[in-house]
Amino acid sequence: MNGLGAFRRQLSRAAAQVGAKVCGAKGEAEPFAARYPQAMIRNDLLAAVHDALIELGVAEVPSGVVIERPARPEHGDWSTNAALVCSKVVGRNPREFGQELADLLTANLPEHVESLEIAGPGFVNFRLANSWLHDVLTEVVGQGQDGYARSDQGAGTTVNVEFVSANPTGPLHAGHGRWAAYGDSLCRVLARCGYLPHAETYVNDRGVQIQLFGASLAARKAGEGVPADGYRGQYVIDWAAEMPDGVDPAEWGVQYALADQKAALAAMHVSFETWSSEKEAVESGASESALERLKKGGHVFEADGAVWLRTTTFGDDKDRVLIKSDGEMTYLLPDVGYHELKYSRGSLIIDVLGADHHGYVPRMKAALQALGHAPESYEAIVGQNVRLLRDGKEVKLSKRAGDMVLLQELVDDVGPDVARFAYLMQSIDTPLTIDIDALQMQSSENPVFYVQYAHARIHSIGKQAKERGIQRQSLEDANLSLLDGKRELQLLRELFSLPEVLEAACRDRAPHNVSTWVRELAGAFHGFYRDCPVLRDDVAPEVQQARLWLTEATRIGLAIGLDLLGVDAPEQM
RNA sequence: GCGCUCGUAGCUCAAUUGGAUAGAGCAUCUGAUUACGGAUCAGAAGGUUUGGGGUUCGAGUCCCUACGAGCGCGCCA
Repeated sequence: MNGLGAFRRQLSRAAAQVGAKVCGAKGEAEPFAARYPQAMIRNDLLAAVHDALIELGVAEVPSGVVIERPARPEHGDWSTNAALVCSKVVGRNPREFGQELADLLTANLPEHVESLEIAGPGFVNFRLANSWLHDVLTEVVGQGQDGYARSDQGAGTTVNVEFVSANPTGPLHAGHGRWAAYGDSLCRVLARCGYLPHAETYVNDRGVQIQLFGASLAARKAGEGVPADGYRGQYVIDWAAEMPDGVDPAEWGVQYALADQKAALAAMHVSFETWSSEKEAVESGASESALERLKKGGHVFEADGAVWLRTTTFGDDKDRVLIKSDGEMTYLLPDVGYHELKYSRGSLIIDVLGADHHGYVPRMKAALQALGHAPESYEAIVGQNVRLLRDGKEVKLSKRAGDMVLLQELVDDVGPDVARFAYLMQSIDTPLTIDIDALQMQSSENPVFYVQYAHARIHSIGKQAKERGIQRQSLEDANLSLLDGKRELQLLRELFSLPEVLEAACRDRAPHNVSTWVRELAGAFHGFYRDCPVLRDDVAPEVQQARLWLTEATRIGLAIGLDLLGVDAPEQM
């Protein structure tokens, strides 16, 4: 299915190029064809391969035929698996068939292609003239930091992204930082891809836990032990000492906790457009109206003195209680009402949750479907939890444990950039281990500095150039064909791939792709910097100009990547 | 017991969603600077992708199975 989609996309790009109307690809956004002329290379190649296959007797080209960038440079700039995919259809040995395909294509080389060959099990590899990469530079500089690698994939879809949503019964710990960094970066990625994200966090400021928290504060203020199942953390004692007389401990405590959480998030450079109060949502009647609609839909029943939602209709493994036999609502009902409210702030609802909440997803999904929402309008992203190491041993992240590590503490120690990069470096699907000592002690070799250093170096070149009276002349006058060194071309390849990386990061909700990319770009730049002097006296002025432009393009790429991660792009370290 | 998510170099993780010889960083070892910032670069070493089956031109990726890990399984939130 993916293969078919990809094929259609590629086809429609090819078709768009020759001005043809694409049928059967309804609703598929085509950002690259419109915005990234250099992506046309792929369209040309695909169209050429397609034609050649038909000429070779392939009646219907299978959907799996793609043009892709080989992992290894020796395999050329682009390659196609056409012979492998088609060999069965035509009943031929892939290698033989591939040879015919290669011969046919060689007889009529597509534009920009210098040579092509068959390799491995039957891949056809294309080698292109460097000029296609020089076009990338023009593209990056022309579109600029604002325009390059920006797509309209989201087509203005409003999307509500809820993340962090920690109970206001204590400070945020280092585990919450993962969701803060992830959610914030995801919003940036979505925004760059044409979505209109709305960052939101939910405050569970009512219910049993809040009462317990208030009781714990009151007890500590009175110098007593906390009630059974109360909050035992040291912070409760500290906070209680600041609590004035005559206030409602629960209310005061919630406000205190919220202020504390906001401060920690601000230190991480994370902010929300909406802090949504459960209490206010309930008072607004959202829960009742949701319940009414569920009843009307025939999804509600009573049993054992409680009110139930028949979530099993929509695939949950058991039905769920909405109102307990004591008349109190469970957590679910207000949350359903709250999600209903969120649809006014986004047509797509994304919840970023920790692994400990994954069991909750089917019932929410079911409830929203029962309310008539399309299943695909709700998306739960379940991330793996964070493991924290300090002094080589694991620190448990529990409000009750005394050795908890606060998010604020972590950010104070290593700064927001190091923290964010550490959180964003790996897939949300894998458990994240954060070694606090390593973050601090290796700070000079931390990957985030590696990337930031590249950006600072570029700025330094600019400063040097100014001091020496060297100015960048217009791009049209630059002879970019002089950029033909291994380092220079590698840098351009990296820049070329950003739109694809971004598209993948958006589609897969995986900002860590950007982290990986930005490190690669920085690596390519450091190599270039080492081997390709820009301002040195023995560099010919023409080369100097071309390299200055390459440097500028790299700066743009780094700035875009770091911005997507919410990490600062410093001019000096 | 059932369910979900996973298992990749000594460690932390990637892998263009099924592609070619599985790549980076850290740690280890060896080199590079009268140079635009050495917070850098080049090289070496490190692997039966947890084990076993299957699907096909082709599997780290998909299916089955065993083992191992984390997390869920409430009229808690």
